Parts: sequence; structure tokens; C-alpha cells
Amino acid sequence: MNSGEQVDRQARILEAALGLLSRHGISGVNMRAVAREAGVALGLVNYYYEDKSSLIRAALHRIDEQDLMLVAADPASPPDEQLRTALRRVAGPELLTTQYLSLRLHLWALAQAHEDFALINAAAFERYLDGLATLIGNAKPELTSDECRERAADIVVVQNGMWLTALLGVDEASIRRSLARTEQIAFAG
Amino acid sequence: MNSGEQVDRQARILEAALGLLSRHGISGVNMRAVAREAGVALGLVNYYYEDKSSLIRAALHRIDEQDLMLVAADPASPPDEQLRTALRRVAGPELLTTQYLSLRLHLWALAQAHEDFALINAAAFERYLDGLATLIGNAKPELTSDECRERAADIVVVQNGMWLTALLGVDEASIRRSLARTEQIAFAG
DNA sequence: TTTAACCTTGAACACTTGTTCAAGGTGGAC
DNA sequence: GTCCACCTTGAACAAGTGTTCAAGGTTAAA
Repeated sequence: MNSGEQVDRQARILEAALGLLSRHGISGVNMRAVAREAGVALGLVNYYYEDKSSLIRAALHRIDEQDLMLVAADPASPPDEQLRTALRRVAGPELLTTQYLSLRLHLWALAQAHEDFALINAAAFERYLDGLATLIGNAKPELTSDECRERAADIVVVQNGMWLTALLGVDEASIRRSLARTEQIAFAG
Repeated sequence: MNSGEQVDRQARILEAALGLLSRHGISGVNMRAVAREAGVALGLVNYYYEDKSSLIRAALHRIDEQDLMLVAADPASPPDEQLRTALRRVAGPELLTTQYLSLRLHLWALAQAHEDFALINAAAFERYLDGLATLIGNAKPELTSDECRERAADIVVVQNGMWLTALLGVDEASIRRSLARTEQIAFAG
């Protein structure tokens, strides 16, 4: 019996992998480093994750779920506020951290290099786009669904730019103006 | 004496490294693979590039120079056309290739993981921003230099978004609309 | 207490990696 | 030719890699 923190070793291993990926990139994620970071023995990593690539796949899914929650519908508030909240979340302090952004970047890079990761990523991206388009449709019922998807796609371009540029260290003011630009696109007309 | 192609082995080695980086990511760039791709012996890679990290640094500089040329001033055409051309170049077919975009992405990821690469990248980014601000200043002399830099920063956010989103496979129409958005920002007022 | 399913360990394996280096090749100056 | 600086090779080494596995620990039900 261990202290409370000690319990779910599988989760700790995944967490360790995410931390290493965000700090040192894919070359920094090796089974021994993951084990060390998680405070478990080498063998245990392979016990919970058959492969190194299983481990990375799990990390990918974890991030993708997190992304999807950004555009989750929240029945408690009116549609236009839901949309505005979703748009502002991407520039919020909990998301605009180096840890998260760096993780996203490394996972994108991974997806470029390995086809199976690319498929997971593309599917998650599609679902994000759908979620955003739905929010727009709810907030502006007069738009056709094609128009909604069009706006969602335009917004995603700016959002991706915001994420990337935040990593490169551009001033916050420029991020804020870009955020306003996404709202402008969403609520136009 | 060899055929013409055979001559500059150092350049071929750098080219090989860039090709591997863009196709397989940093894990795919190892000295043996670079040698094979370049058609030279293993030892020669270490002869021209002391280190693996020297090789990658060279690749970084190579891409950064290419980026900087995008906003190079061209005295032959009027200022507003220079600006428009520069903005359109980033969505041009020679730049919006998977090869180039993938390379950029992997280099950004690298810069996240290693501080020395990050410094090179940040410096190049700064110069790109300066170049773009200068073009804007030439095209719209009524703007203060701070206003120019502000617009340049906003444009870069959208451009980064275009690059990234192009990699993820979003439709061309959305890229074109984003391009129009950069021109709108540049020439506003 | 015995049993059985699960969890956890680290040594061991085969393989890949970056780097070094002695050996030899090449081309032009003298 | 002789020299010399330069280029080119691949074997060899030490360190690091993913993966396997026999051994033992832990838990809770019977």
C-alpha cells in the first residue's frame, strides 16, 4: 500500500511521456527516461504499453481529447456565449502555456513523420472543425452548414497561427488582436 | 574526376539531411542515413560537419535564409506591389509544398527542444518580422514604425496559421481567404 | 493459509547510434 | 616524377536504444 499519489502507475507513465515530449521532443522520449520520470521500473512501461509507439499513440489521443473539449457544447449557456467562450478558451492562460503548445507542436511534427499518427491527428482535427462549425451554426442559425464550416476553417487558420506564434514569443497584444479577429469571423454579418 | 552532379559533396550532404528531416523528422536524421541518402561514406559526413548538431544547425540556417528572401526588398517594383508580392509568395506553389512546410514544422519542434536552436530560430523570426514591417512602411509611409510592426505581427500570425493548416490538409479555399486577410491587414486604412 | 491473478522489478539481449581514426585516394604545384 | 594538402573510405568503439523475460511481490477471495 502506497501513498495516494502512488496509485495509478499507468497514468503516471503517460504523464511522464507527455512531459518529456513537451520538454525534449520525441528524441527525449525513450523508455528508460519515461520510467525514470514516472518513478517506476523500466519493465513496467512495456507492461502497460506494449510498444513505444503504443505509448505515443496514447499521448496523441490524450491531447486530441483535450482539444475536442475546447469546442464541447455547454447546454447551460446561450449559443452565442458558448461560441464566444470556446473562441476565447484557445487564448486562455490554461491553454496558452509553453507545456501545452510545445506538446501540440511535437505531436504535429510526429504526425508528419509517421502515417499512422497522421491519421489519428487528421481525424481529431476533423472533429474539432465539426465541433466549431456546430457552435457557429447554433449561434447564427441563419447560416447554411457550408457557411459555418467555411467560417470554422477560417477561424482554425488564425487559431493555429496564434498557437504557433505564441510559442515563438510574439507579444501578447498581437495574440489578443488575433483573438478578436476570430470573433469577428465567427459573428460577421 | 566525376560527373558534374558529383562535385559538391558537402552541399549534397546538407540536402540529404534536409530531405530526411522533412520526410522522417529528427529521428530519421542519423549520420548513416544522411550518408546513404547523399551517396557518400559515413566518415565524410563527420568530415564536413563536425557534429550532428552542426549539421542540424546548418539546416536551420539554410531554411531561415530561404524564409528571409520572402520579404526581401525588390527595388525594381513600386512599394505596394513589393508588399503584395511578398504576401502572396507565402501561399505560392513553390512554398506551400509538403516538403517545405514539413521542414519548417520539424525545425520549430527542434527549436522547442534545444535552446541553441531556439536562439537561431528566434533571431531569424525577428529578421523576418523586420523585413515585413519595412515593406509595409514603404508601401504605406503614413504609418508610424510601431504601427508597421504591429501589422507585421498580425500578418505573421495568419501566415503561420496558413502554413500549419496547409500541412493538416485544410482546403485551398480557406488558405486563399486567409491570404486575402493578410492583404487586408497590410493595406488597411 | 493456500491459491491465482495481477503488478513490479532490473538484468540481459540484439541492435542502432554518434564519433574516431588509420588507411588510402586525388589533384595540382614544384 | 615528388611532394603536399586535401578528400574519402569503412571498420571499430563506446554509449544508448527498444524489447524480453524469469523472478519475485502484492492483493483479495476461498
